Amino acid sequence: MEVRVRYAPSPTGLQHIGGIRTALFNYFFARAQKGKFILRIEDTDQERSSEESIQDLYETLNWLNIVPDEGPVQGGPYGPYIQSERTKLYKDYANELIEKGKAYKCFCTSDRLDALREEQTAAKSKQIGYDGKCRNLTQQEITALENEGKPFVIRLKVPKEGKTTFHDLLMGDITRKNSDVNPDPVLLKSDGFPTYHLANVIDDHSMNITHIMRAQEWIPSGPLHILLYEAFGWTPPLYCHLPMVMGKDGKKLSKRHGSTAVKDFREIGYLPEALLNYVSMVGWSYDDKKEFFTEDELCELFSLEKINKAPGVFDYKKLDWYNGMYIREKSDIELVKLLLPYMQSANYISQKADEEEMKKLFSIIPLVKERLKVLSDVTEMVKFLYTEDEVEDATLLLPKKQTLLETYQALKGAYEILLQYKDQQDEVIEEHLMQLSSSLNLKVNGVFMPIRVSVTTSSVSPPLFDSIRALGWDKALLRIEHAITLLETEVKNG
RNA sequence: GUCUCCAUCGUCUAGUGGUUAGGACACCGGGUUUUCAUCCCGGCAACGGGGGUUCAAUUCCCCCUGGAGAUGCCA
Repeated sequence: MEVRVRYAPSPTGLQHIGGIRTALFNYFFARAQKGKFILRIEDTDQERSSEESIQDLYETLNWLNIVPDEGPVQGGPYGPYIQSERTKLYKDYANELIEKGKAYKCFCTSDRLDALREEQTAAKSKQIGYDGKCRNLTQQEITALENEGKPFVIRLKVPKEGKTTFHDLLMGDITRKNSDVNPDPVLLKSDGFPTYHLANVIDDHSMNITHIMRAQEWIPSGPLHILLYEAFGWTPPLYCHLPMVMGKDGKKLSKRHGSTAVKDFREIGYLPEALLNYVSMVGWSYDDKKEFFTEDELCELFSLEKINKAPGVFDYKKLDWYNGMYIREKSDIELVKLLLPYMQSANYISQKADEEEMKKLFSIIPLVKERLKVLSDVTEMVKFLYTEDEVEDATLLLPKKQTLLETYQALKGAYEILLQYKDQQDEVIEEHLMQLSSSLNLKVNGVFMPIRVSVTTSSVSPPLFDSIRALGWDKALLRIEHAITLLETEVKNG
């Protein structure tokens, strides 16, 4: 039988790490099994669903190169894959359940439900939830309430006795007493939209989904869903509940841990292959050797058996490491393309990006390539090449444990050397600067650092001579002159 | 409160009824180097506790503890 899995997010916010991890695992599993990956949109929450979220979903999947076999974009053989366009189906099925005596209309107001829950919580009641008030309304009572135009929901009649078990491919059998399952959960809301439970079960069944891979937070709902399948007389699919993705504090990953929206990662300058690779390693591994996987490899090698049961912490630093590794694997030309948007948004390069600008960008790639953790780092790194900033604080020019006067002498001496030997090989210039440092009885760094800071306004920069060449000798020398003047003034002022 | 699930270095993990419990990130040292970074070398660091089963348990079972999730007209 062909494997059919789905990713079924609700568009109530930006796609985040946890969601995308679920999407990835489903996608890899489908590919590895030569099955189908289906994308379905569960926009049954009219309050929170938004078009923006749907666009973000498409953009994110596209960025990660996850292409659904069936789904909203391409359409599919089972009608629309957007739940808000399938409401009649859910309503019909809910009514079918009423006819079968498996569900009933409930006219309780939200206010009553809120008060009830509060009461139960305060009383530390054993079970918190609906008390079944409307479960046994007579037909006359129901008709009367309907004639009054009272809004209602449809609730499932959860059996009071017995227990329900489902098998999880990862966890094994999971059993709950029916009396512990959510008491008579709402299936159809008063606005005519289905709840997750109803829509999900109907769609998974009607779209012939074979494996449900979703986050472990759904485990407690498993028995409820089985009850629904049984009420309809359907065979449930196979379940595989994926370990959750947590933040450093062990709690469900959320904004307070840092960025969680894939869009943020994309904008900061994480490469899709790095994010995809790392996210796939949270909760899954291949062996104790291989840690770099292309999307194609994952599509081939992914297997359920290697999924970990325990939740995993999302490690931003490890993601950085992966990203740096992937950046360094890029060719200079690829990197130019990737970096260009960041240079443009910093206004270092014009929107039209003429040939000269591109040539300059290309020339500085080797300076930054092995220093980038994320693409957006580039602007700070090359700032000195694109702005006219100069050092304005003499103390910044001072290397550790070196006096003002020593630094002044060092930089002045260095300036002369640079002026004289600038057309020579790096080694020649370097040799002369080293001689200078020893003649002044300074550390090598005592000569190089002031130059570096003068030219780049930072004690951290790409290699000095490369930086100077990228800037141009004339400009560099002018900046050094400026720094010398600065030091000179300070020396005179004591 | 009740229910469900989980448990190897700080983190992601490999692994087995008998191993010096392996790797990666992070961290700390050292080397290369004019800074940073890259790169190379080295170090730190784990089977939560208690009972069983067994000749032998990190591994199998039970309890405890700890953590997480669920308890919505959100998903």
